[in-house]
Amino acid sequence: MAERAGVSRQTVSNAVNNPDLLRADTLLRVQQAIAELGYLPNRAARNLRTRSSHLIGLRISAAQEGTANATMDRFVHSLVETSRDAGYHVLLFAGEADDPLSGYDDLLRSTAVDAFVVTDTYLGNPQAGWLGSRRAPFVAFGRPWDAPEAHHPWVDVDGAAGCELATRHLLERGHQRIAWIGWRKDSPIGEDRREGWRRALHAQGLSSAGLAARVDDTVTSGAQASAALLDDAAPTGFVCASDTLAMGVLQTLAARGLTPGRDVAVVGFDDSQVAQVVTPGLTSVRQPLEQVAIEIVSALEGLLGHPPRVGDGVLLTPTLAVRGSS
Amino acid sequence: MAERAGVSRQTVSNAVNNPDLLRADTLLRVQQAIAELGYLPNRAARNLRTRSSHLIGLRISAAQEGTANATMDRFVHSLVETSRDAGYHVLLFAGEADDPLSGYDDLLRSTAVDAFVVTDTYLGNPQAGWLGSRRAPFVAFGRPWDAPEAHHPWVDVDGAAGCELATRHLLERGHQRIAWIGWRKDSPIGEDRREGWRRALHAQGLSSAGLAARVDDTVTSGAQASAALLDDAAPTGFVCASDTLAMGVLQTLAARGLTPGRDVAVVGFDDSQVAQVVTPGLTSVRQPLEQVAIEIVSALEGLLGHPPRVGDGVLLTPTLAVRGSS
DNA sequence: CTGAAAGCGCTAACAC
DNA sequence: GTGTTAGCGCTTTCAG
Repeated sequence: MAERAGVSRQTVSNAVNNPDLLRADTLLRVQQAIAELGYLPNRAARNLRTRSSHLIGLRISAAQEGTANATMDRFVHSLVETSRDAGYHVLLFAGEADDPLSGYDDLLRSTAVDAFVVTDTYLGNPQAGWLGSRRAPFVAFGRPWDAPEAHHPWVDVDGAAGCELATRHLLERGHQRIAWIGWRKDSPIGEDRREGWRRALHAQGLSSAGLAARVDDTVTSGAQASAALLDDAAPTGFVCASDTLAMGVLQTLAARGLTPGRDVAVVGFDDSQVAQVVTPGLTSVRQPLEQVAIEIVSALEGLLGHPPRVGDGVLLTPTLAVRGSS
Repeated sequence: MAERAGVSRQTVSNAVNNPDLLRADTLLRVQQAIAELGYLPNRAARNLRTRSSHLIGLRISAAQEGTANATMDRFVHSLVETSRDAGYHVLLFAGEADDPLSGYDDLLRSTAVDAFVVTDTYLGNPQAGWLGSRRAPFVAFGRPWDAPEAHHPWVDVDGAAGCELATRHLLERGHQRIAWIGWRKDSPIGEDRREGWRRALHAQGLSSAGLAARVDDTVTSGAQASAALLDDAAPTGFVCASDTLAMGVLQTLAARGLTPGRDVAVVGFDDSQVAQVVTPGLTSVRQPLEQVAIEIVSALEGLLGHPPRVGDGVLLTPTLAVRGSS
């Protein structure tokens, strides 16, 4: 221990945790000794004493192959960086694929983490209820769709606004017949995004009838849906619930000898690597994940503060990354 | 505490950590009590006492936008799942972009992690030397290119074998003139992969002269290089050091009205989401990241065992994901 | 403003 | 096989 400075161990502790308790010269002396010896408090001891780990848990599920979704990756990066600035590290853990609750309990009971960030809210987040009943601090990335009155902090991205933005972008480019390809009706996220498209069309007095398809999130589904829509409704633009579906549209266009961005415009959602790399570039709605991470960490700091502050939900607006396809 | 079973706290500890020390009936009784009370040892206390955290640190750097590389994402998933089975969790941390060492030191000195997994070895891994001198246990994902005699455990994927596989695949498909598009010469990984391509050609008595380009890892570079090669050497197949470069080739082919897989074959490297989603599917070398994670965790268990075992380097062979582009 | 004492919850070492 | 003792390194509480 750094009694090198000629003070008690306690004074060292204070120098680290409550610097303003010490006299200026003492503080300086201790800080010098700390720097010289490269002292850093032992995590385990501090955790034991303070009953906190300065760790936030994030469960990751296996990335889905065959889709263009890299949201998680970008989000994790942002979260790690933002957490660091707040003095937290991110603990990653896995759970059984079929059980959205697995993994949380052990970490909680063993006091391994201070709080969780919950992401898979599309499942109708049973986690929220469960964690809530366990009095486990957590912030959700995703709205409580099924429980509007849920009393936990959350941060989400306004998918409807994103798709409205995308649709308006195509309207400004002169398109009048803009089709929608989205997910099946049981996805609240999908329905939300769809609503943005509908809103933008109706705001211009345009009808959305016959211009929408609801399919699975695969390239093939996107290709089939766009082919059918082109035949039946002859749209000149497509707004899609995902980059994966948009890639299906590009596939159909290529098969028919149509040039994306010139003959038919296409917009995807998520600004995945695929959108960035494919020719001629896929215009895509980009979630402000850095900002999401900032809001989440901020909510987390509230939850873990003294006294705890439970903030309201935060809804962020995405941007549009415009590329060659529109 | 679970004295509900009528035993001492120590017996509980033994039941959890050294079950074979107890008599069968005592053990059973304790285990029942544990189950009833939902007891789980407090992490912090255990960590303090055993001087270990059961955490392994992994530094992540910001994902590069505009490239098709999702290796890190898949690897992190695999590592988390494998670590869990070995009783470890993964602690993610960030570092300053310009300092490959930043972030490690604090975690080490504060005993926050038991070991590290080091991934950015393409930097000529100064981390290895630094961590070694600090006696910090770590396993590298990546060979010690600049220091063949480095005395630390590592796991890597044989890029040369992967590209040889890719090239042989094209040879079997009847291609004779197969070009290479890779990275600049200062990348040992790139030179290694290139060597696999060369080896496969020479094994067939084919010349590799005039069939190779070394460029930056961008789509545009891949497009330009492939255009130049098509003009100068008229290859019928391309093997690329990355999916990003391969996307550039596809772009050139599209611009010239050539159909990938029919007129010209293309193979990428990394089996990214882009490869899986692009039309008509990009054949790509796939790293066995699940296996890499298993080997890494195994090496980690050796390092952290009593006594520590330092294993040798492990070199794994990738596979080829064949799709429409070949 | 600084020092001394107590104890967080667990497990390694030793006695019984 | 099981219970007892001690102490991991820190911070909170309380005296000086």
